[in-house]
Amino acid sequence: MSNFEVFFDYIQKISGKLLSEDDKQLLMAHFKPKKLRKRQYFLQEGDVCKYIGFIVKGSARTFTVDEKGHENILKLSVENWWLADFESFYLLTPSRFNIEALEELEVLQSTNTQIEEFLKNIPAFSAMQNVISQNNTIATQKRMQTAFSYTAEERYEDLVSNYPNFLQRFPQNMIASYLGLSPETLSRIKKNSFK
Amino acid sequence: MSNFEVFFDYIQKISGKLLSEDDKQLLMAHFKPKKLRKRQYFLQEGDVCKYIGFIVKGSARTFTVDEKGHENILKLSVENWWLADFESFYLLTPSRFNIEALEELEVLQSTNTQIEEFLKNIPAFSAMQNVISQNNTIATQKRMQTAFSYTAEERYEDLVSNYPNFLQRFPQNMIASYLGLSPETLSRIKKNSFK
DNA sequence: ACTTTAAATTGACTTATATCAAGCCTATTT
DNA sequence: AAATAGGCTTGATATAAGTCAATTTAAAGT
Repeated sequence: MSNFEVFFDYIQKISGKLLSEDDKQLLMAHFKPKKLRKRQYFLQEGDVCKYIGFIVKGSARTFTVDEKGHENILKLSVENWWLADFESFYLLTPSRFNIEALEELEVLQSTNTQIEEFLKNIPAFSAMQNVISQNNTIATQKRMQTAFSYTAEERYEDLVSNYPNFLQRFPQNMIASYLGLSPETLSRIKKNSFK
Repeated sequence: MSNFEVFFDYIQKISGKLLSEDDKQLLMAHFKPKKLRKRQYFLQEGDVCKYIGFIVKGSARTFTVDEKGHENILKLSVENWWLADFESFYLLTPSRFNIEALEELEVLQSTNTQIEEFLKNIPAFSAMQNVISQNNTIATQKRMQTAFSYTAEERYEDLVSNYPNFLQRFPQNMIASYLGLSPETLSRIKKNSFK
């Protein structure tokens, strides 16, 4: 299946609506395939996030770097997720985040102004947006709750049951950072959880 | 200004679109005013969140209670905010949250099925939803970041500069819980920040 | 296959924040 | 005005997680 076939499938499935041939032509005209090698940046801190990307293959991390040079991962993104700093993308303000490919990454990307067009002209696209923002609202609500009311160990267990594939796919220090833990602490948690 | 005038103003302002007379009639027909006294519940843990409420006056907190009986505040809501557990509201699943009035509370409330109707039939309403979910995405992204990468003191400073009115409006133990802190810790932070 | 580099583990120690307990205000109720 | 309760503060102590440093293991590059 080609990149665009994957993409169309995704839109139709999540929106519950079909894309017409015209819709598909419009999307193909304005979503550009882009490849990033491992460690390349999709977005650098300080830049405006001009592009939003749909991940066809690979993975990425969204992170900040604090004064002490500590990296803090906010999001791990894989296939069929959207990649962007939405604040920067919507408001056209400089981003505080970095987005970096963790594996060879293939995205279909487009711009803010184009997205506005798609939302106006493609019913399935705007239906998709509604579903995504619902899902997103739910997911962030959950993540907030785990962040605040769970212990480190509970947050790890939660990840194990919700995203078991992340454990194989990403190095442990990335997982630790995503959970808001030091690598040492995560290592100890894993050790204890075997008992 | 009546409750509905406040509501219509809000929709028009945030969506950037005008409401027709028909739109207004439709909204008035299906949003019901509801008053709650201080301490009354808008939603109880275990129930499905059947209503979404637009806050016209007053405030509320969304919180969980853990096994040890500790309350954990996830959200503090005031005028012109929407009140609901969106997960439960959208998916019709039992909620893990409680929502309680902190002050005398006036909302305009409606149901899931009605909201679907508004989204279909009132352009300003669906434009509003897009803006809100954008804002929401941005806000939760920020809150996640502060939760993980800021110290207790930084989180407090952040609140002071972003929502200074919360400090007057809500008791300090609620603020502490919202920041993910014990009341004692917040008390000590305030003391130190005067030096 | 060998070398180099990066990631994971382990132990000793430090720090931030929570917990427990007591006392003190400041309201509200009677 | 006295009484009660809820919220705030303070001190002493406990605990979870972080930091630093050394070592082992695994992965990547030549």
